[in-house]
Amino acid sequence: VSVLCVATGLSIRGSQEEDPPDPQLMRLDNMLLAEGVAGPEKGGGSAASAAAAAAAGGAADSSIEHSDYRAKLTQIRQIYHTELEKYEQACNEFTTHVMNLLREQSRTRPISPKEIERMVGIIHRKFSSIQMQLKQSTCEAVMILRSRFLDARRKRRNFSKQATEILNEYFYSHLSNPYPSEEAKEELAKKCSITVSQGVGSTITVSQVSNWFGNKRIRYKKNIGKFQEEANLYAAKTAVNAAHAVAAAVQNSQANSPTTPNSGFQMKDEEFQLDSAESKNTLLTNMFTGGYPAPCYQSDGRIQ
DNA sequence: GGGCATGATTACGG
DNA sequence: CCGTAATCATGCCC
Repeated sequence: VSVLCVATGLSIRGSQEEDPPDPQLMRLDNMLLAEGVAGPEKGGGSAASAAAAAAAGGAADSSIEHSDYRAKLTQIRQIYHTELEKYEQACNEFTTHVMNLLREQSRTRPISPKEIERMVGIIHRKFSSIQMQLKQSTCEAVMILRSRFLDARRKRRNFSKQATEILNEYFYSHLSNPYPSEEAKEELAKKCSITVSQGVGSTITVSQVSNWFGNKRIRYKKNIGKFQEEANLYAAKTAVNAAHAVAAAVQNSQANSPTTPNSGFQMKDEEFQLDSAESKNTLLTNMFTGGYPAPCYQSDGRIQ
């Protein structure tokens, strides 16, 4: 009986503290702890993963795919824990099994406590090496997850259709001055995130909006022709929106003549002549006089 | 797999 | 810091 006690006693600490605290194992343990895989359940886990996310990249703005990341992380953690438990249990069972065998043998030959201890030691070493493997592969999984989801270094996911719709709508309705203010960017970011929220949970940040507009401006400017169709589409769309919004105000639309020239958009510090409201109005009058939406674009993308 | 679209990053200028 | 321009790396469609 006392032998069993020794066995279980060893099994409890056998896994964690080999007398020389293996540096490799320590490293793995630390990492698992830091990533929130090992350690306390839900609460601590999310906090730890949040910390990990913050450490991984640009603090607040790497909350981009947080929920996704977290889901996968908890999955990993669950697997890790059940496996760990399984090993623990198997180790105990195996130990008692060996103990029983030894006890049986002790009837036919003398067995020293030393030998028993040695046996137990072997078993535990074996199992802890298996555990180590588990920890190693768990670490690997976490690393892969990390690099896949929130490593700062580029990992690109296209915005949702709706998000690009919203951004394009803004871009083309402010074509003459497509430089959203900070507040406007915030609003756009919010709008994009909201309309996307039921999907994969991707959220769009202000800096992403800035990136988007940066890319859009340069690419639009570089090849206006390529974007003509798109421009028409969104101009028409905003015109329709405007039509609904300001239908009552049509009466004084006679004020502006449809001859205002305007070239694409001007580079930054220049004044913009054609305000979005104005452009909407001309489009509006076009709609009402000419019938179908499409405003007139010239070959270089000018509006009227 | 090639090729284009696209989001992110980098280098540089105000 | 905000912008542009170039570039990178990935997504996506053929």
